[in-house]
Formats: sequence, structure tokens, C-alpha cells
Amino acid sequence: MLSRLFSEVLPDVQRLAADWVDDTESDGCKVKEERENCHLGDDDLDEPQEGSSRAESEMAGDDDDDDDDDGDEEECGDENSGDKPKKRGPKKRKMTPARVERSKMRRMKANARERTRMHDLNSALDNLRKVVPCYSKTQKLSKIETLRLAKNYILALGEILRNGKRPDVVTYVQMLCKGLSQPTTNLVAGCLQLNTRNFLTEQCTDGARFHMPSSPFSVHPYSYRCSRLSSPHYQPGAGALNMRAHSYSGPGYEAVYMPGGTSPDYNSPDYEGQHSPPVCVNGGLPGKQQESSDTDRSYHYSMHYSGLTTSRPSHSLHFGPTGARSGGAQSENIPPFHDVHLHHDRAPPYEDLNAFFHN
DNA sequence: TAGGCCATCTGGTCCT
DNA sequence: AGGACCAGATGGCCTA
Repeated sequence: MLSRLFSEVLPDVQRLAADWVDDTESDGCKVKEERENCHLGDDDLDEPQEGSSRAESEMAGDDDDDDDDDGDEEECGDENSGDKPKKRGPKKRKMTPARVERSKMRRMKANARERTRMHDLNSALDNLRKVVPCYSKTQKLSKIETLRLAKNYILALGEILRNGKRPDVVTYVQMLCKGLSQPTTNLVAGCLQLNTRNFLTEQCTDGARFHMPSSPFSVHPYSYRCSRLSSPHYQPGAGALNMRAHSYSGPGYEAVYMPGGTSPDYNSPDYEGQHSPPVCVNGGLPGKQQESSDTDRSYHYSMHYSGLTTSRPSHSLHFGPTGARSGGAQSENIPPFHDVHLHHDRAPPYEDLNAFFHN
């Protein structure tokens, strides 16, 4: 990307430099030209009195060359013609062709800077996405949702530190999902093995208490739709049934994971958040989402459940109506998270927190 | 087709 | 003067 930026900016810079040379050279000429053109002043002296229309037309940059030359020497014309009071305030400078060109170059440079700035901003946002509780490389949270989730995450962690005790996951997810859109809420809830309906409406009335995984990852036992998460029409989490239905209805679903599994060097300038690929339990992403790399896929299918390595768990595992595995029935019966291993070889920065939940 | 999200351009403002 | 930052406008892409 940098090379692309350079290739974009460099010609502009080169042109600007050339233009600057031209300007400095032509400035000398301008003095001469202006002196030569000052005699036009008699005709032009009255024009500024007509108000700002002249300035506007000047800004439009469609002046003839003779006007440009005259206007460029505004001070010359104004002060030399002297006796008539001119309009006050900042004087609009006429746009000579050189000035127009310079202005264009400035604009192009500013555009390039702005692009770079926005790219940096997006890069930082990507890094943020990697450290908030839910991360998918193939289906990113929108910018606004990322910021909201990050804010909630910080507040939730602060709350945990302040209280010195672990909250139940329902409370935790509630904190995380405050103000988030429904799709993002579903995503976070899915990350935490939580039935969204319970979480949103029943407040865990069945008394179920979920525990944060001791594993750095909380792997969604069912796959999760990964179409446009923020789509207003997307409502996969109207309940576990809905999520389950999605998980079996075709391609385009993926699991998401709690960040973790790495122990990055935060002091390293190279640290870009989690480098761990997303945990996707399917590889069949529609459209360009299918272009996930082989590296990604190697993670997609790598889950260990109590010693059982399951490939495409959404197909090989069966869940009950509440999202719990059939046979195991309720979500409490989901295998202990410490039995869930992912093929990540780095310890998470959150392991202390997770251990905290596990204790 | 509507709506959401995004990248980019652009002009304005503030600061150095 | 120039750079950083910001917000509005615009058009493209994608999904339902």
C-alpha cells in the first residue's frame, strides 16, 4: 500500500517541485509583466468596486491572461492607483495560471495526505478490531460498531477490575453490547456462547450461568452467519433457533472467536494486534469472502472438542433448539471451554482475565 | 431499489 | 505557507 501511495504521491511531488521551480522563475518574470501591465489599471480600477463578483470570478479561474497578470499585481494596481479607496478586508488574489497550477498541486498533495491519513486511521481501526471481543477477518465490524464495542469492552474491563469479581457472562455481554446494533449484539453473544434471546429478553431466567472460557477462545458451537453484519435486515440472533437455522442453510457462515491466543509484544512497534486468523468453521464464504487464504482455512477447520478434532463443526455437531448440542441438551452442557483448543500457538494478552473468569 | 458502509475529494479552520 | 484535522458531498459497492 505504501508503494502505491508513493507511486501516487511521487508524481505529484515531482510536479509540484517542477512547478515551484517554474514559479520562482516566473516570479521574476511576473514583476516585469506586472510592470508592463500596470497600465491596464485605468480600465480595471473600477472593477473592484463592483463587489465580490469579481473575486468570485477570479476564484473560478476563468480569467483571461491579461486579467491574471493584472490581478496578480493587485497591490501594485491598488497602491499605485492610490487615490480611490478600494474595498477593505483581505484582498482576493487573482489566480494566475501559475497560481492555479500551484493550487491544483497543493490540492493533489493534500488529497494524497488525506488518503494516507485515512488509511492510517483505518489501519488503526483494524488493529482495534483485532483486540475487541469479536473479530473476523472475513467479516469486519463496521467502524462505528468497532468503536462502540471497544468502548464497552474497556468499560466492562474497568468494571471487572473495580468490582474485583467476575460477572456472569450475561452481565458481561450486556455490558459489551450496550448500544450496539442487533447484528453486532448477536455476534458478541455468539462469541460468548450465549443465547441471545435469553440474554436480551429473559435475563437468564432459567438460572443458567455461563462462565467465561478458560481458554482464550470462546468458540461458537454453531456457525455464525457472516454476511453484512451491520445490515439492518440481518437478524440472525432472534434466537438460537434462528442462528441454528442459519448454520445449516448454506454457505456464508463462520464462527467468531474471542480474541486471544497470542502474547504479542506490545512494546514492539510492529505489533498490530492479534495476528491470529479468525476462527471460521466453514470455508464456504460467498463471493469475495471466499477468497480467504489457505492459512485462514487451516484455522477454520481446526477445533478440538474434548480430544475430538472436529472438522466443520457446524456439520458434525448437532445442537438443540437453544443452541446447545443435542445429546448434551442445554448450554451448560457444552463441553467445558478448557477442553476447547484452537490451533494458536501464542498466548493471549487476555489470559489473565480469562483465568480470572475461570477461577 | 433503498439503505448502509466506505473511500475519496474538497474546502474550511487551526496551528506551527 | 503548509500541514493536520474535520465535516460535507459524492459515487461505488453490497445486501436484502
